[in-house]
Amino acid sequence: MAEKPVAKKRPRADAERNRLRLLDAAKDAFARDGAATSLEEIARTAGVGIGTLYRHFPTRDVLVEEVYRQAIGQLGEAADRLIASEPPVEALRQWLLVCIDYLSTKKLVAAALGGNADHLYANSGDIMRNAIEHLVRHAERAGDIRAVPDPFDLLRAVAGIFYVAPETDWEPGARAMVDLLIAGLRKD
Amino acid sequence: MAEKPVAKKRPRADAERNRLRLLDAAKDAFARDGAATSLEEIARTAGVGIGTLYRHFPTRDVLVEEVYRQAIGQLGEAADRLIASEPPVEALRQWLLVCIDYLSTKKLVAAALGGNADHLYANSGDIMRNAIEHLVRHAERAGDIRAVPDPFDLLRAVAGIFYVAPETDWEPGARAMVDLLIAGLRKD
DNA sequence: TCATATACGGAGGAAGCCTCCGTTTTGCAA
DNA sequence: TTGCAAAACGGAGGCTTCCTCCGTATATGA
Repeated sequence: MAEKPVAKKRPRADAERNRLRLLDAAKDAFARDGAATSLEEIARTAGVGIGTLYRHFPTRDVLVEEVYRQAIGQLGEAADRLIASEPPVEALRQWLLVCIDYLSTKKLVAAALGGNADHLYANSGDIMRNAIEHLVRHAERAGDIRAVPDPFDLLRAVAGIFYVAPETDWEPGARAMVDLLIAGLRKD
Repeated sequence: MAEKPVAKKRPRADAERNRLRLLDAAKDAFARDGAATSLEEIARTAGVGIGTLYRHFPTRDVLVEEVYRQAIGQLGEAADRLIASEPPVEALRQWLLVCIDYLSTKKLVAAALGGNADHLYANSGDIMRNAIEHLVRHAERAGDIRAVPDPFDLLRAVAGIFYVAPETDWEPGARAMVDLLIAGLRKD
């Protein structure tokens, strides 16, 4: 009980194969249509039955989460890199811009921001939350910006510009918003 | 041709009655569940057939638009009132806070912000757009804030905080965001 | 090789969307 | 008042998606 039998069992080869196929198909579909794509369509594209999809990913959210874990991970790494290489406020600014890029190419980092995450997104959401938290606290400690009650809201505001109207040409507005937020954060 | 025959025709009594019933049911449903409620449910609540609903409101968007026209109108009036009674920047700040109240009670001013408005939301969207445009330009003219490329984005950011995660306790964050934005806008 | 735990996959019920069209109602005109 | 056409009603039905359940197929290790 102290040590669970790690790697309890290798999954069957077909299971692993189908899992990867599904993730692959899902990645494309989400990037194309956002998180609302038809799951049956994804299963069809992957060449497996809908039942198989649901066994591997019991809910839409689980699938989304899985697909974006990687991208979200990259965002987390970007935060570390920027903190190491840039002045604190600049690091924060650039990181938000990177997030905008991810939003536009992957469509749905936003999903990881959803707070209905009773249980899901625990992972991705935490990564994002930690990243922005780090960046903001770092800049606070440097004395460059005023205190921010909940740094996560910065992200929500930027993502929100996309989220409210994804069809429009939202990116310029989002970038302008980053500058505006940074301006508001700087100590006078 | 100069003057169209105004009030071309009084609608039939039953048509008018059902229309009102539908709007009433829709208002409740939207406030409860946001804009994604089932239209069949609304028709059922209103005690009319689904066909009747669709005749009166050919698309979901038309129905949403109609339901929120009144609320949006009030937001427009609030803008005028605040411009008249408050210093420019304060008017802007307070108006954004009023929008937050509306978001929380009516759920979906956000729908009026959607830019996919190829044709719809023309009305409500314009009202919101005009209101924030006025408020911002007014403050700009007074020399209190820096130039804002697209004032509408302010609204999108605030609404976005709600929109990204409506289930959470988003209001404090949204209010904080308003202050942050105002701080960013003020001239140093 | 063979037994069985594991995985597959699709049929099917529930729900929603929207259209179409036969039936009913209304209100104007005679 | 009565008749009747225009207007409105409303739900069946075709389509899509969601998700579950369970009979069938197969990988794996003894």
